[in-house]
Amino acid sequence: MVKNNKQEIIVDAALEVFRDKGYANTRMADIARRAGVSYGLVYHYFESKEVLFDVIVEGWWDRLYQMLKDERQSDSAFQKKLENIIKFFLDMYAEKPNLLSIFITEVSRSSVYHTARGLAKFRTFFSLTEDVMAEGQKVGFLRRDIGPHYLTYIFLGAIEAFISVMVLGKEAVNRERKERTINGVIQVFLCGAKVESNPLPAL
Amino acid sequence: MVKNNKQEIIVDAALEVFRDKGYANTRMADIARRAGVSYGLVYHYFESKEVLFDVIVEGWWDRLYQMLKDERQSDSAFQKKLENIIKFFLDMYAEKPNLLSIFITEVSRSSVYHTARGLAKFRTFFSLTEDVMAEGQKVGFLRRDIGPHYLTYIFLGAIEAFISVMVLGKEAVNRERKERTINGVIQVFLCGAKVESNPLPAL
DNA sequence: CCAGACTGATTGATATGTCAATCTATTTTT
DNA sequence: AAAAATAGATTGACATATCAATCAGTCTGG
Repeated sequence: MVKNNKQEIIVDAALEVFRDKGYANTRMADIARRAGVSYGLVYHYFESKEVLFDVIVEGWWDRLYQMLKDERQSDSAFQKKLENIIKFFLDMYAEKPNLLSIFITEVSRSSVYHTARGLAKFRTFFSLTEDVMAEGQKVGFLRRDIGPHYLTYIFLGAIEAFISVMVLGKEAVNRERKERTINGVIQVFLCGAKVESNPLPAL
Repeated sequence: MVKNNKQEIIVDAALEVFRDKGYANTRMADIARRAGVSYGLVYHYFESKEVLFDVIVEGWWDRLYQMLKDERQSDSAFQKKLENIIKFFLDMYAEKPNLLSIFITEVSRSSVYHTARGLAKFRTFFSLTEDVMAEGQKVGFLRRDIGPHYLTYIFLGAIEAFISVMVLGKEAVNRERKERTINGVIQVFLCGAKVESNPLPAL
């Protein structure tokens, strides 16, 4: 199956340009030029700039949801699930850096994406993660004195911070860095950052 | 003597419009209308839309840096410093929700802000926080087997996640929620999310 | 021969930044 | 104290540029 399908070429070009210049500063002419096709052909396949962008983002959400659903119903050890979630982001960044970059810079918190539909996507994302956290509490692995959505925020926030640093610095992930990142997030999220002997006074 | 000059009125109006519509979708005409001044007056005080935006963002960075420098040199207990950093974000959100919203949606990760100068601002932000973390390790409060910038990412990532949820949901912070959020972040960041009896197998 | 792939010039809407003119307040001159 | 001069605030129409989207037409494989 040869991949000289112009439609795919246009999507790939759009991924690059959207990452380089951001949605607002991307010209349809830029995408056509980078794809090596005429201006009009982009509109032949995608009715508007917004639709083209949505096609890309929708693909991201699909993968993310699928991964979270898989982890939710899998019967791996709980800690393994958390590791897999982190791994997903790091692997995806290695494999499709443009896609992750767009998610971080144009979707994750950008006002551009704050429609009702955009918000719903986020709620699903958080809700699926919260299911996993709630399960961790249920099986007695995670502490119950902190609400599952709090755990979700902290866990996802930490992951996003790492990915953001990579995206903004256009850094690469090798095997060793991936291990160290997963280990760091897991260690701190599960065991905490303070030395164990150190007691925590009440707030 | 009420300080009611038009310049401030324009900045306040810009804060509102930038938050509501995002930088890209904000028209200078919108700002003028919301401020109740003529279109031209905005340009009388601010030479361009970008300059107006920068004035706002610069003010944010100034406050943030000041707070971090204060905490770095203060001699409070280490945990208190972390609490104060979280508190800063929550108080600022309560006091200037528009400013925090713009930071999250238009600055924090938005490609709009990814100039060399923008990146430098972030490096300073992270670096100041890292100083605090390194001190926590030095005084023996934080574990040393995880690099200080890792601790920084996780800590700031968690805070940003909480603020983002408030911003996107336009939620309010009352005293009780503030306490609970600080407690949640501190508890998990310092002591971890797993139940204490649960041993952590090696990765 | 025709359906769908493909082209790129053209259009039309939109928004930035300019500018000449007017108004208002303060200071200077007579 | 009135008049004149000056500086700065304020106005909104407009010139200009920028793009998204359209469209009339050409090419090509089956």
